[in-house]
Amino acid sequence: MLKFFNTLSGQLEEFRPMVEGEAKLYVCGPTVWDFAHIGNFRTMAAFGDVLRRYLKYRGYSVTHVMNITDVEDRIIKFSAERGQTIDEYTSKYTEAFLEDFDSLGAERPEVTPRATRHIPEMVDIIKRLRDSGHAYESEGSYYYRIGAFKDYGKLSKINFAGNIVGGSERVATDRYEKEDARDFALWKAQDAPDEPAWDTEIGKGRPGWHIECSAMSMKYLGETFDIHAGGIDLVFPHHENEIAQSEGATGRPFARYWLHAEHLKVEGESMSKSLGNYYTFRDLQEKGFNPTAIRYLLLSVPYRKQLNFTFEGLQGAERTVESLRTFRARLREARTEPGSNAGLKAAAARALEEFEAGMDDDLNTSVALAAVHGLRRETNTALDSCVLREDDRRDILALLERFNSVLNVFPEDEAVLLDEYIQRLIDERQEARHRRDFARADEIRDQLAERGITLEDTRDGVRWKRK
RNA sequence: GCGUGCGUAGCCAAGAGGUUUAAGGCGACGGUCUGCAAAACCGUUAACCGUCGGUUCGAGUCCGACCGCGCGCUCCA
Repeated sequence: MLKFFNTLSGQLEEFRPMVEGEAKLYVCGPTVWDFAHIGNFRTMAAFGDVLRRYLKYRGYSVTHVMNITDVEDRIIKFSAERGQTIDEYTSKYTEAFLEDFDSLGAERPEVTPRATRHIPEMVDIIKRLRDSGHAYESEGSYYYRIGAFKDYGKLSKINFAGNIVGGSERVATDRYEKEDARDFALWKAQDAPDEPAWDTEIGKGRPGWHIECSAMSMKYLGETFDIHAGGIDLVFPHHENEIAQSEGATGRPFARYWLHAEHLKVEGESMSKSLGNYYTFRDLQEKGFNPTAIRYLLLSVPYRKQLNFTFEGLQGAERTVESLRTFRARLREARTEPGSNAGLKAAAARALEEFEAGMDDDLNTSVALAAVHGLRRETNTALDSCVLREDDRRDILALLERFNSVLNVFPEDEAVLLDEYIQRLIDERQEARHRRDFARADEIRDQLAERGITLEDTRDGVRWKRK
């Protein structure tokens, strides 16, 4: 039974979608003001992707939406500084994000809508909120009237009495005119003539931060949908405000399950530019790390636990992922006798059971990966002692594909073709070995090593890999 | 300051009252296999589960205090 920890109830709950067999999923996506960092990818490309993939694994037909926020104060500032339009500025980072997302082995969501392409939908919600008394206009801007939404705070359980007044200096210095300090902007009036703005029924301006997610999620998934996910920092105010906007406008429940991914730390500290431990995916790639290893590391800890990202850990993930690749390659190449082995059949069944029990338990990827490793070890042992049979080989390969349809941590084998010269050297070395001319064979192996090719002599022939 | 979460072997970590004499991965050391390697496997290594106190027949697991770290308190994945 698939269970999720729902922030709304504060409890582990069985997942029951609104419509049998269908799962409607919204994951908060990136603000494309800069290259995304590994923390963003932990949430969107690791957690969000595994959530999507496991729902599919469990037989749901998934509609997954991930927004691209392409209008926001930083974007406005930086695009102006460069003399670019918002679209010119954000297209570079949007493309980079999606490239990195793909590189990390994440499946593209069904819809990746951009905020700037949904202004009319946002205006429509603001009008409904205004007409129902949930919003008011002030100096051309629109604000949400928190006092008009009795459930405000139900997601974050925020205690306004205790901390909001004393905790934030900004409330007092807010330049906008609001009825109540807690009210938040739905629509910001254009301040200066050169400031980007949309000319709409409610005036010339730009959307507030939260309204885009209400507009785009409801447009693509319906007024009530199943799962809304994102980083834990979004619980308040972003998701709390989304609920207020959406439920205020429709009078219906918004998302039913709220899932929040914990942040990662780097070497035990918060990741920040000032500490010099702020890494984008591209930074790690430039350092030579394999995207699959990065994915593995991001997945190796359950999403509701803080993950301590370290380079030692990443190096370990490189080794682990390489051993998974070798394992699958070895199994694919193995020549086996017909029949099956009862011990392996049981091992495979056990691995499947552990994998599903782990994943069902709020996506415990640590347990799921342990199941994969257990099967890897038992299968390798069987291969070593030649007791693996043809049915086992076929069944375990199929099982690995099932696991991998969720985890996607087995790196694909690289292009099989070697250039002719290298292939000739490999062949020549094999001949030398048959002649027992090991000096020549080792000479060739060293030569290939210099070209970054490592050889492994196996029972089933020679295998090579790029270092 | 208020709220919230976390602190498990050299590193990353699962586990949340009794088959735990604490999963899994990485590392280190020894061995098997190999012409030698590589890969793989086997074995060893290594945790009084942050500290102190409490509840309980029994506590990494519950409660309290303290120390350290993360997150939120309307910029943030």
